[in-house]
Amino acid sequence: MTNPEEEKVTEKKSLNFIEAKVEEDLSKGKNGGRVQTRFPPEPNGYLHIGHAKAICLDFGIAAQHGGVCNLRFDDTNPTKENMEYVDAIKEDIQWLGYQWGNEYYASDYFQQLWDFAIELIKRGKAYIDEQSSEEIAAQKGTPTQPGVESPYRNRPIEESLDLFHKMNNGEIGEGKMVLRAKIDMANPNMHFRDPIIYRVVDTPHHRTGSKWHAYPMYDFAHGQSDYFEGVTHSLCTLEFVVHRPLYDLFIDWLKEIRGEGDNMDDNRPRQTEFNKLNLNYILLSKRNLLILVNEGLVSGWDDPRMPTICGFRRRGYTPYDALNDFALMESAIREDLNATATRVAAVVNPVKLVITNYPEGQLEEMEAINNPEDETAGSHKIAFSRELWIEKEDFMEDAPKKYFRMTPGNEVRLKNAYIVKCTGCKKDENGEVVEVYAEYDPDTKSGMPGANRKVKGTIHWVSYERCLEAEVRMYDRLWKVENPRDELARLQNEGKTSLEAMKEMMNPNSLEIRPVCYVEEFLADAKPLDHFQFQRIGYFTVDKDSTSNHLVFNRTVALKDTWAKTM
RNA sequence: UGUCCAAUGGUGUAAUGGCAGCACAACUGACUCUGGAUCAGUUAGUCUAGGUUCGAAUCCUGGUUGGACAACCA
Repeated sequence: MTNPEEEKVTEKKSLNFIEAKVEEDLSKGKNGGRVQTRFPPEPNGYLHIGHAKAICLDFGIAAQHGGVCNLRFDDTNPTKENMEYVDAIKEDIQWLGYQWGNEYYASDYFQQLWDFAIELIKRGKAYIDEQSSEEIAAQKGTPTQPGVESPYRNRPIEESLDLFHKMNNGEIGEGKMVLRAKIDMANPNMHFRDPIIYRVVDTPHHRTGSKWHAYPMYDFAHGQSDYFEGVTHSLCTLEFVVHRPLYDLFIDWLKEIRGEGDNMDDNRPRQTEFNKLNLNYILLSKRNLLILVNEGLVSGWDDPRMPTICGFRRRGYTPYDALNDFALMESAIREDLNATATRVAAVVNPVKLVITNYPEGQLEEMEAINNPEDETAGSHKIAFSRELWIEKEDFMEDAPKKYFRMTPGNEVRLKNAYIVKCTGCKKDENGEVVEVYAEYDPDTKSGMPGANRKVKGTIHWVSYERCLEAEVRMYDRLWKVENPRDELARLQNEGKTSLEAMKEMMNPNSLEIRPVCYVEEFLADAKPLDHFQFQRIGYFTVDKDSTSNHLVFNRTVALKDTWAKTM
């Protein structure tokens, strides 16, 4: 489904920019001619469409240069991470069509990172601080003001060494002490102001259990992990630009300690940043997605309205669409499914149509083309009878001039069947239309010469006697606002919590369940993730909740509807 | 009164000193047994003021606007 040529389209500028660097390094003979990347998720949530971009780049760059891309879980915070996320992340990457080389974990390097930290303390480049987080934060200064040095900054090395061991064997409670790198409290880059590199966490780790109590911070683990693995090109988002000098410094120190000081420039990860994905009507903050899930505002991480990979999958997107062009996903999925989805008839807002001059009890098998865009797709049969279900919207008693559907005196074509003339309707005591009447012209059956008459409108239908009941879930965008991230920030400034703000921003029509719809019998054997076009309505996929007794379809995306626009 | 990053039609982008192009969206029309698809066409852009240059979206300077950075998160 995906190949490197396709991915090139996704982020041409960034990719060329990154590619240029890779080629330059290759031409200089750096890294012994190796190209190695990695995709480094934290297993604390499900992958979303923003990660898909990173996956494309990480795997794509490696593949294009004959290199390898490994999967590394940056699992340095046991309070948020677990194996459920590890498994889901792996499944999603594979669904996207990628296969990593090795599977690594930052926790694999805890010993090496510990040894490195010990060495830094011994060399006077790190110290134990026992101030509160508030005190440390206050001393950090601001981006425009230099910070103040900690009173513990110059404590004896032996003391720090001893306390660091105590941090790790459980003698020191959480929040009581941290290990800080001794760099420069006045540096304009905040990350250089004696960053915390180790803290105490008493929650057991999902892989290392209770072996460790002192855990490295991300900034002390990420760059070194890349280095330990031999990563040559470390791709990440723009927000990490300011972290890069710190990572470089740690690698410098590590190289010196390892006696590679004469070879500082080669065989070390080179970080290149790319722009984060930002899509209209989509919120990609993991923290807030987690709130949506935990508070039950959506049905789970794979709710078809979620911007997660598994959400898109359940919604009916294909890996191709998710990767082809993020910004144009709706257009991409229509183009894709237009070419591939089997056309079927489904009535999602039913009203009965009676063909009054069609013999009672008679049944005909009509031929239905599976896909007019693909001659090789063949056709299937659909049952036609005197009584049919049609859409309520396809009948109007008093219709405007440009209305081409059922209205008394008007002719319409029943798709794949006959041309009929509307004769009227029956209403209940509330004035609600309960039955529509029409007469058919027996000479106009599809395929017969008489069918070639010009008729303005064609409507879809299913047989009243020969159809299946189905639940149809009409999904729409989750948010009312175009920039949910900005709106969320605005509402939070007004003092609202994330949850309150998200409730306010949610599109009340993001899910409309139609419990009783009718679909043609052809769909009896449809399997989850099969794609169909419900003619004149949209593209639908079979939900994982669907059973042969209770069919459930999810709307992937509606067909374009120029009529609705002119209304 | 910091450091870093960025600014091209409504949206996403291409052009790396040499004709501002593409896609999506929108709008016309044609065609159509899906008011879909398809086809043809239209509208619409280099943040700003200088400078360098034969020539600037591109290089330089100032300004404006937006973003990132002050978690014992990643």
